[in-house]
Amino acid sequence: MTIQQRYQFIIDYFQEHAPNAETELIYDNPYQLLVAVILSAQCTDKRVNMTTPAIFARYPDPEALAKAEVDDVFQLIRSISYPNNKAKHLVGMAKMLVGQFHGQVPLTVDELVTLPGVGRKTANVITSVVDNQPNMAVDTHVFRVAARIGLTRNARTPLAAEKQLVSHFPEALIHKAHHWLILHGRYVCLARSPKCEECGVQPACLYFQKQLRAAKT
DNA sequence: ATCCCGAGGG
DNA sequence: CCCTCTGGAT
Repeated sequence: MTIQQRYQFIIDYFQEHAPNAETELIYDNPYQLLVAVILSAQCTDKRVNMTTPAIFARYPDPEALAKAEVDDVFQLIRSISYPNNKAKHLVGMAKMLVGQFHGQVPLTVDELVTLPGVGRKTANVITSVVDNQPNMAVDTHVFRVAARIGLTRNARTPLAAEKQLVSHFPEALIHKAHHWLILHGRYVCLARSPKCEECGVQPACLYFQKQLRAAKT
């Protein structure tokens, strides 16, 4: 199977099995999504969604969050991973939105990554979800799953993987493919012990083919 | 014990 | 490149 055929298999498979893959984060506007994505690092979306309503109620916009005491924000998010860092990042991020971006969330990756707490992965999520830009956020799931299947070759960094994925997936499907690979990584292609025996991607997966050959000898 | 849709700093 | 941050669910 060529790499193009592998991509096509993945597209066909997930179009059929997960046609509506989307983020589970709850938000109403770019500012809320930005807050939610910053909080989501090393944390389940469900837990993020449990804390964001209180944050959005108390700090409805960047102006309000910019004036917040870091410790007050900390109290609101203390049940989430890394509450100290994230509280600091959220307030710093809001201050920069007000000071540098007229209180609006910028919608370019280059501008977004200048915000505290916002790295390339977060910037790609925001621009693709909010503005439908053909950007691929590569987190640990996407990185691992893409490498195993063979959608990326010799990609040693998330950025290298991102470029390969973006160049192979049709532009209109990049956003969806991100969620496909995350879902697959979360429920089937687990980090430690992938559930290959129940995986529908087997025919297109280099990792599975390799296991198969190893078992025969 | 191990895992969750990372980012910043050394 | 490595380390740290750090809480809750399973």
